[in-house]
Amino acid sequence: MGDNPDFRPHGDEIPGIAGGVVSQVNDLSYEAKRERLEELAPDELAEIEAEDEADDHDLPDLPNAGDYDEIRMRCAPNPNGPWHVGHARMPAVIGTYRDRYDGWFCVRFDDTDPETKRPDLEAYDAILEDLEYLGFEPDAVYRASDRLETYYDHARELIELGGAYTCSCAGEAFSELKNAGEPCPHREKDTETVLEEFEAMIDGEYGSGEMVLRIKTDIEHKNPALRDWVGFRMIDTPHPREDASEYRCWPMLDFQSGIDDQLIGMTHIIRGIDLQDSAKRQQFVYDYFGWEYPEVVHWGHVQVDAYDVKMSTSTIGELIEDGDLDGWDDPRAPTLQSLRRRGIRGEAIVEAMVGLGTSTSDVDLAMSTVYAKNRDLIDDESDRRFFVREGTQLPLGGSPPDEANPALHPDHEDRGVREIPVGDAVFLESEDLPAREERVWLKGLGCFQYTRDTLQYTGEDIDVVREGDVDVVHWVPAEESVPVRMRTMDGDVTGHAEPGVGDLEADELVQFERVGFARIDGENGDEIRTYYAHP
RNA sequence: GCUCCGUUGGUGUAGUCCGGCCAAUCAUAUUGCCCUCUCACGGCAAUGACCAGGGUUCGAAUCCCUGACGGAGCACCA
Repeated sequence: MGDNPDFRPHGDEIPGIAGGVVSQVNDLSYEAKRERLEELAPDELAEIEAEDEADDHDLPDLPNAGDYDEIRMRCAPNPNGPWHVGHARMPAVIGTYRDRYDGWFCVRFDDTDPETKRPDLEAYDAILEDLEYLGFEPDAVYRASDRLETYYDHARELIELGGAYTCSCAGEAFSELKNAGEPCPHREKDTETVLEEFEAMIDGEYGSGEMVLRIKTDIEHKNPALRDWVGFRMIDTPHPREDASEYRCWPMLDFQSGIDDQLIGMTHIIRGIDLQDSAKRQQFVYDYFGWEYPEVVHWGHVQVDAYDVKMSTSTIGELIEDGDLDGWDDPRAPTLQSLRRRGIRGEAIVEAMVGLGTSTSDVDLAMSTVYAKNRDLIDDESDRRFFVREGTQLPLGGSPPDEANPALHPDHEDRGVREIPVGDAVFLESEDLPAREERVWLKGLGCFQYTRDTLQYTGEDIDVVREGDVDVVHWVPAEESVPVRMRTMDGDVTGHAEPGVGDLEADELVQFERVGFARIDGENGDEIRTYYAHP
């Protein structure tokens, strides 16, 4: 109608006419439609089919991706502990982009605060292990605390360019001036003095809080967050890494990260909305140096449902400290180590994270999504086993078979069957106890009737189940079963598993029938320890 | 207070740039049916969303304005 304004007055009639044609077309088969379209508009057909291919991607294209020879990204964690689930988002997304664009990514530990965000020496390796669990290997690994001299050199250069000044204002006093849009008296110091004082900072001649190096931006900038921000400050506490323990003058994130992103050659930066202003702050430094700022994508915060524990490295650390959690891999902890121990594949987490996309609004990750992805990955390979939680023991009567032989996997007969000796009594879950005189089918064994406190073997065949009269339940022999402790997000569950479970290796995944998937963890005395994954 | 940003079903997401192909995609969730010696897997079906109000237009999820709600920054944290 844009092309034919004459039709406009008849706009109301269009749906009636077009609707008929549309339904006619919809009645055609896919092949017929494609054929007809090829006759009428081969160009558009090609376009549609090209789009279909592009739609395979879960993530949007990176901004201006085509302008760069190589897409280069970084994951810049603060090494203050092992990763929680939310941390998986960064490697999941940049790793996926790296694969798509045949790009590059590094891990850069932004460990430039030895005091308030004091690095944990074990966290450096723990994080790299978490990354490996997720299925990624970084192309390079850096530690900011190795690169102080580089930051100092750039600070000196920036001072020469008139882009920074040393300032001894108390934080609060400066804040007041800043909010009023007024410069502090140190702003107009000459370059020589600034250089001298900055060297004194590097030499550790000031104590914490006595002197900072400010980046000169625009003291009247309408956004107060961008006015003359701190680039370097003094910290008395030595860095925990021995190689960096002598330094007292530390760069702030915005300076350090801004310099590194340029030197390491980032083309794209993905980060949280809490760092929305970082690019704008760093832009001032980039302008002084004549650098081009990388493309930036901001995303919102991730919440994960299903956990009582707050998803924060420091909170989890405190709970472990207090003994409320057994460690970083406690099944109740929202950490990657915990998911790993439960038998959840890193790949499932990555897929779920990629599915969240990169929107700037806050998002909730439903653990059920991770579980669904994981079930897809492990269902086929996980053998079936019986595990009875907190069972009730019942004697058997009526001469049932000596051995039961349920399949290891319903879809893979070739894997064979389990050999479960039956004995004189079984455990059933209390919820599965039949009412008096009712029948129940013990899976892989046969039909029983609950009479006079015993399960009486009836000898009926499977048709009673097929006809829908009898429920099928799982069970274990009372005599030869193995004690099992299953650790779950809601606490430990104990019970008994069929004897074969005692022979499984650690790390094997099983599906306890009608209970859920679990990972075999190890033995503890005569008890088998397992971790529950999900239904 | 100042400054940014956002809002599509229970959850996540596509579509928004460039208005019509959107009575809105896909996944997950929930429910029902089928399959089944598991409540797994698989198959089928149902449920369910454009924050609100104005405006522009023949036509608005899409553009404009106002409002509501939510988030972020204004640190010598990252």
